[in-house]
Amino acid sequence: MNYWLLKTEPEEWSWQHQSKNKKLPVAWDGVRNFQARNFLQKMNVGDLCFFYHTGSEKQIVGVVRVTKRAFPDKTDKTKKFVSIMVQFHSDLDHPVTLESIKKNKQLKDLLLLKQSRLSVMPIGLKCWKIINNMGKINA
DNA sequence: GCCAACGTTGGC
DNA sequence: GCCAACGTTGGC
Repeated sequence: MNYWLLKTEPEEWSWQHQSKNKKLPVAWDGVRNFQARNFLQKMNVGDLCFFYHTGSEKQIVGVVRVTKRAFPDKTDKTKKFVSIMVQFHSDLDHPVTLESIKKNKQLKDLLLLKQSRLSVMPIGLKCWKIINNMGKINA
């Protein structure tokens, strides 16, 4: 089991959309970056992903679970990129902000901080647990 | 294969 | 709105 972080602009696709129907898997598509794509291809069914809002929010607001491995992205005419399917897993009653992640020295090596433009990234188990604690969840 | 020019993302 | 960081494109 591996852990990840998925970024989205809430204006495009928000946690409100994602968590509206908790039993409905939704395609995570539109990724147009090869590094991000390579991470998508490594995801397995059951892996968990933090759901991060960029833009004016800049915080982790939920957790989703991968329900389908990578398949061709229907929105990509070049056929180079892939999608996965994700489904609601849990809410964060206490969103974990980018600011608080930056303040935690144990999280200083997160790709979220090192590569701000990357939209799909792995999260090590240790960091996953730390952020779970910060969000007061146990995903 | 290099690199200049340009485009995009996302934090500030 | 700006700009740093990164990615892509195309001329050579």
